[in-house]
Amino acid sequence: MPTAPSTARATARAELTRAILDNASTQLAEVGPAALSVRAIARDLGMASSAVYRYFPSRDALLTALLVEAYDDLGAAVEAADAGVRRGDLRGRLRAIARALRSWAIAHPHQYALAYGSPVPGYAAPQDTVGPARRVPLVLISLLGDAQQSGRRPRGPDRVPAAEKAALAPVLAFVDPPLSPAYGVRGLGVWSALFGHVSLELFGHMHRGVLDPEAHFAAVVDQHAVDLGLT
Amino acid sequence: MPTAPSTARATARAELTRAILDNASTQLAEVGPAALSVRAIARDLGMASSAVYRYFPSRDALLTALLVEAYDDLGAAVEAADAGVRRGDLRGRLRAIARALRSWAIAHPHQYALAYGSPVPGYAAPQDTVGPARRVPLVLISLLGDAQQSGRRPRGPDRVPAAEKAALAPVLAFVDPPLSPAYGVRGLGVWSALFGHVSLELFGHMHRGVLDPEAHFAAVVDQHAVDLGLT
DNA sequence: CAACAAACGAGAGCACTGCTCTTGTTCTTT
DNA sequence: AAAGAACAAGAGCAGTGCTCTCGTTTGTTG
Repeated sequence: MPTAPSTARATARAELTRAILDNASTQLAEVGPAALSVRAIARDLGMASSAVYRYFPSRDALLTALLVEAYDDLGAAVEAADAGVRRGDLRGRLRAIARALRSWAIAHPHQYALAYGSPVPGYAAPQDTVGPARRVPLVLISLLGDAQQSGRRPRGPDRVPAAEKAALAPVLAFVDPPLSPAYGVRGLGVWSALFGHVSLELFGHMHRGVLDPEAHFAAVVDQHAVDLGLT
Repeated sequence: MPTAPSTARATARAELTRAILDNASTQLAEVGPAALSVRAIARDLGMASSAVYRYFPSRDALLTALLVEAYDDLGAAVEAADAGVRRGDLRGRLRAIARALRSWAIAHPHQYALAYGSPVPGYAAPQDTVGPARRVPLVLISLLGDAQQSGRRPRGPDRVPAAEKAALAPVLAFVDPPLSPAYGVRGLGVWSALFGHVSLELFGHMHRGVLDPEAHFAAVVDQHAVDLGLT
């Protein structure tokens, strides 16, 4: 980010880029990623569709920008939820994090689908998405780090195979001091379970078997807190 | 399914329907659901694109047929895996089921994305998809039913809130005698965790933190077996 | 200040999509 | 054998992402 060059053209460009992004975000929220149309955005903004390409080289680039926005928005929501709970109340923090994730997903289903649904085949996440994408996992890992620091241990696994220890190396090192392999297994398991629940619920796989997904989610999260030794 | 009327036209129709579906399936496997093109299928089959609409009223209808196919294929794979293990070896069965799910998803990423990725907004699953979609959950529930019958109990939750008990009513009744609420909570949690892992892995959210997803998956599944009291 | 160059907006156009309608043919049934 | 339904093909419509060209505006440089 260069510090606003303040030439009329540069500010106009920044404003129009923002306007396009805002309009795209609105359209995304309404019709979803698949139906997002560059031409429709241009029409909304009263400009030629070709002009949009001066600001975003392709529809994919626009979607990538929206993806970053989604990751950041969700990340901020989860971080805020975690920050709203007393540090020592580990179960309360997990509950808050999980609730924030699910609430955000329900409030922004299309953004969630963009971020965690099926990507377009062959889509390689550009470098500028990995930072924002890491925010939610980082909150979770920090929580586990705090739990470990306060002497807690997960309820199993008692022994972690060497292959698995090596496999988890990167994620264990996200926090200092590094997470124990047992917390790594459990933590990633909880991460998968949380996103799995939200995806299954949001994508319509749960409504036939579970009448009250919110109550069920709460029950599962509490069980995770027990499994993680947070209680 | 009417028993083959054997008129030349009827058999021709059946054959062409099958040919379209096969071609669509191939194309789906290659380019994914988003890029599936009715016109491309017609070109491949040497017919006018309008002719395809005599067999499938819309692209959505074709995708629905492919969706049923995917559910059935995955369901069959999981059922076969479960059937290949001695009934009493509950942990072995869970391992086999989980492995079959993940293997199938990796072998058929686009089919998996069609079934468990983000649906097109407003897509209401037609009635003929719910049967096939239920096959995997049913295998899992049957396994838990067997575990319960043999006197096992999950490691928590010890108490299930009334709201949650009511919420799970439908899924508990899928098997006879009905599943205990505790097994319901745990079972759905495992279901979410399995699909959550596969989705996160397949959609590219795991490769930066986990070097060997297979080893990690195995470790998580084994922990689930413990949590479910299968060991 | 003048000249050059870069950035820009608009419009036409290409190749593609899903889908509909019409026209002429083929097969089934009465 | 006649009537009617099913069918294949083609043209056409409305929409898409994206590119190219052509004037115009803006910023930088001699």
